[in-house]
Amino acid sequence: MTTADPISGVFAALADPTRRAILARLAEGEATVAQLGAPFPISAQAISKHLNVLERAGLIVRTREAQWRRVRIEPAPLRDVAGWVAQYRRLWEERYDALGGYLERLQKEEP
Amino acid sequence: MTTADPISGVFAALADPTRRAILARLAEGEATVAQLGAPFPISAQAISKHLNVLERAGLIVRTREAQWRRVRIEPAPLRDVAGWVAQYRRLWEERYDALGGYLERLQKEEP
DNA sequence: TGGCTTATCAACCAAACGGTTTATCAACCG
DNA sequence: CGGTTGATAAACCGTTTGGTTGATAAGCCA
Repeated sequence: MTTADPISGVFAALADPTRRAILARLAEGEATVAQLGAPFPISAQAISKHLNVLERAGLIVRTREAQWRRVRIEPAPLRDVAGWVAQYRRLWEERYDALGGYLERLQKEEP
Repeated sequence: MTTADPISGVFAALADPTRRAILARLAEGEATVAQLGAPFPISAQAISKHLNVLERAGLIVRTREAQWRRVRIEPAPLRDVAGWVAQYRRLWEERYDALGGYLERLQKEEP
């Protein structure tokens, strides 16, 4: 993900099961970094890096609170993802019956 | 994206603007590799690699046809992505009015 | 047949990724 | 105060990624 465009960063952030699991946990409510890391067999530093990725993608917000950081999910980028993928909805909803099949065949013979 | 789980591969495939543009083109109909590559200032080999990524993610199908390859979009994984992100829909639709605000406050004071 | 076109394979390279270990910082607590 | 806890930063390491160039395969056409 070398690019700067925002949605690429969101997709890249979501392309990791650990980060998706963190988001799933955060969907149930805020948590500290230690709480988020508990289920995973990796170091706290690695969790911190995952949180950096999620934060840069705009998917979470970290707020300092005494010696802890509270982490909160930020769903706006997911709304953007839903919007992007909705562009393709008709493709997977398309019926391969009379009309659909006809259009398909039409297109195939075009060139 | 070292993991083998399918949706990670889909997200990773979508995390690149060139590949998303290729999908956008394919949403309008099948195309050859050369046609797909034309808009981009990169080599045909690089396009071929992008197609490999999309194919491994299940987002396209390539079929040989004389000396050309016809490339077709395969929308099923996008349906899966839509399903995944729909889990979070209530979060971005949540109203911050009486009820929503109350639940939020409740959660914050919990510990 | 030989040559052209279309597409892929293979080897290589620099940059990014996901993890580690070590060091540091900030805030509570005894 | 000093020690402990929670979290991050920095440096490092092996693998993956996105691109390149060069070689190769498959099929058309003159």
